[in-house]
Amino acid sequence: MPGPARNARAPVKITDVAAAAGVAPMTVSRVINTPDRVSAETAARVREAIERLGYVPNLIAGGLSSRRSRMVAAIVPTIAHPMFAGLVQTFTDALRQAGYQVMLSLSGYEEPEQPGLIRALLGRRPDALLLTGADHDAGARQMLTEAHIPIVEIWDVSKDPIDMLVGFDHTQVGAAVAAFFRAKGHTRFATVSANDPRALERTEGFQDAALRGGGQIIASRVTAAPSTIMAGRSAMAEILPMVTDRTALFCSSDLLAFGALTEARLHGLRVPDQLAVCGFGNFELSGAAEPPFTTVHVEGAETGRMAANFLLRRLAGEPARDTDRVQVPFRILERGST
Amino acid sequence: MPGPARNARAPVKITDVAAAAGVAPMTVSRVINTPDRVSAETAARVREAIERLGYVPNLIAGGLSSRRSRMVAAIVPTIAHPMFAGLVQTFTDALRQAGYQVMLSLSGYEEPEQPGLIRALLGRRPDALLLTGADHDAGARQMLTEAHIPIVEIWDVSKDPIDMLVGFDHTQVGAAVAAFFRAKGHTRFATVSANDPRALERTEGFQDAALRGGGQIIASRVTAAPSTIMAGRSAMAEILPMVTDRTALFCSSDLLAFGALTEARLHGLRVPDQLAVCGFGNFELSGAAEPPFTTVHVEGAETGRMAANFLLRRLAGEPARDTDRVQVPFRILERGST
DNA sequence: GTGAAAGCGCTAACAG
DNA sequence: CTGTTAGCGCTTTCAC
Repeated sequence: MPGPARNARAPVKITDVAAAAGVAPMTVSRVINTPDRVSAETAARVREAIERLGYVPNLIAGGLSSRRSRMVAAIVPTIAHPMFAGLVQTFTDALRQAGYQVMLSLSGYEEPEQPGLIRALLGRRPDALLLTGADHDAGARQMLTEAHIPIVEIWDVSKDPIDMLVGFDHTQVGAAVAAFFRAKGHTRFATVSANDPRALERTEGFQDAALRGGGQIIASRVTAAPSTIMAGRSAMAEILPMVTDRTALFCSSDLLAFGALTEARLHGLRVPDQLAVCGFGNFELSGAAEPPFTTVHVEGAETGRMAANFLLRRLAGEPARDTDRVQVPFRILERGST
Repeated sequence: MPGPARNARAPVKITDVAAAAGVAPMTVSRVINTPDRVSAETAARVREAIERLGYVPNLIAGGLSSRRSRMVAAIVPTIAHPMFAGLVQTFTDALRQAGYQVMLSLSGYEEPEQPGLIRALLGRRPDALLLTGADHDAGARQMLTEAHIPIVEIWDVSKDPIDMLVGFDHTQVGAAVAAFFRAKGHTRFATVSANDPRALERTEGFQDAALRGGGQIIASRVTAAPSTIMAGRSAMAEILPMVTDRTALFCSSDLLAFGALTEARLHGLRVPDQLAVCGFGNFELSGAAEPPFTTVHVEGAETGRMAANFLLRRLAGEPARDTDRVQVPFRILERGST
């Protein structure tokens, strides 16, 4: 009994389902996309056919026709950084719940391969875009604006955002940490920073504020991005000879801070008497290590959620508004290291 | 001077470029995809027009027509885990270099929302797929095989892989750690494991081997996935009273191990004399903490690279072969905690 | 080396 | 509530 050619290599398409259910292709489309506009019986019959044939709608074709890809592209430097990992998680979750798929791209810290990357992403016609704070060159910026899609930039408060923004001022973070140290009577400061634009901004903000307050910078080290514990240890080892008196150290990441603390203790430095240390990021490590150390907390997860909501609001048709540019608050969590 | 309508909201398409360059659309397509088949002069003229108009080819349309999306979908449980973060990085890099974009999906550890997720991904017609070890139900498995695309499963050696495989046997890892401890004369064992399938497999492998070797399990704790340092500390705090004699602890992750060690030292336990600890993952923390602790190293980055190469080979037209299923080696890195 | 015709599989828009 | 028509923007295929 031959029966109908099962397992035909040709994938089943909407016309196959329509034929099987005895309806027009458009009706199948409606059952999938706007079930309310189809009678219950018809819908049931169509669904049965979809199930039986194992139909998986071709979203590529649908997207071309409807001019909506139901896809959002996101560019972040890395996901090795807990902050970005968390941010991407919440961003992705929020969008998936709304029926959007996220196309993630990792740009790295090194070469700003933005132009090619942005081009490749835009070619897939995402309905919206998330960018991690970066100074886009003129060409990239033009492509971005001509795409006519909602764009949210995160992580940094750009002077001149393309569209929406969820970030904070890294210089201010550094300044706040300097003020925190000064309030504790510190006058000798040191920094260890990863060599990435935002980390350097925080470090400069710290140094400027420290100097303006009459303090002195006794040492500063810049390590390769992304940050590692080992880099923190090495930097601390180099700085050690300069720590001849009570010193306050700001690290651009909790990983560096943990490394610095580890190395400092190994050499018998008393924390926080001789060396006070503040990190950045509030990674789990900063609170779970023994003893816990002081750090700057920034709402990474919340940033992802807000960015997603901004995009979704626009995708739902709402117009741009003033409140589309927000500062994410940060705060210093004081723990045993200061 | 009005000039041609600049900034027209309609995005520029291939016909616009063709008209501007005085050629047929097909020629523009060739300049982009198969430049060798176009004369140098024509190509130059077309490229100038592309540049001037800011043309970004619509890959959705191209994909529909060519039936190749130049996109690879990947499903991993999380990227908060350094192993997966690294794996995703190398996988993504390798594919991007070959001109493929990776569409990443995070499935989480909790509810296996596989069916819906797989359906959504397959709807975008990826050219290939990466799956993180999971037992797919019959429906998912059918969709997967009927997609007729290369699939690589990672992280776990499935009994019955769908197609290609790059993983290792988690039970064997646990057994190897037990053997390692036994060789050091241990007879009392304990475990702390995250509640995820693979972690539990490693833990069971450890316990079985330990018992078979005549040892005894004095305590075992299961914590929520994903692992955290704090969970390791809490679990250790619970286990402490049972550590009345020389004990060997296996943690399903370095995060748990670090937490356990931190807590144990805080309570004055001597490591490794009273308590020996082995983690899993070789996160930077295990080697950079002071003192460093013993762990199991698995080549995460290499797994991502191999998975990518497997897929690329198939995408290049090569047939399936025996060597498409490989075991990733693992090894125990002995450090101060054992 | 270049062009013309014919779709890819779906949905918007309009009828009925 | 359901169907018909006409594309979406590209590439395949076949001519020239």
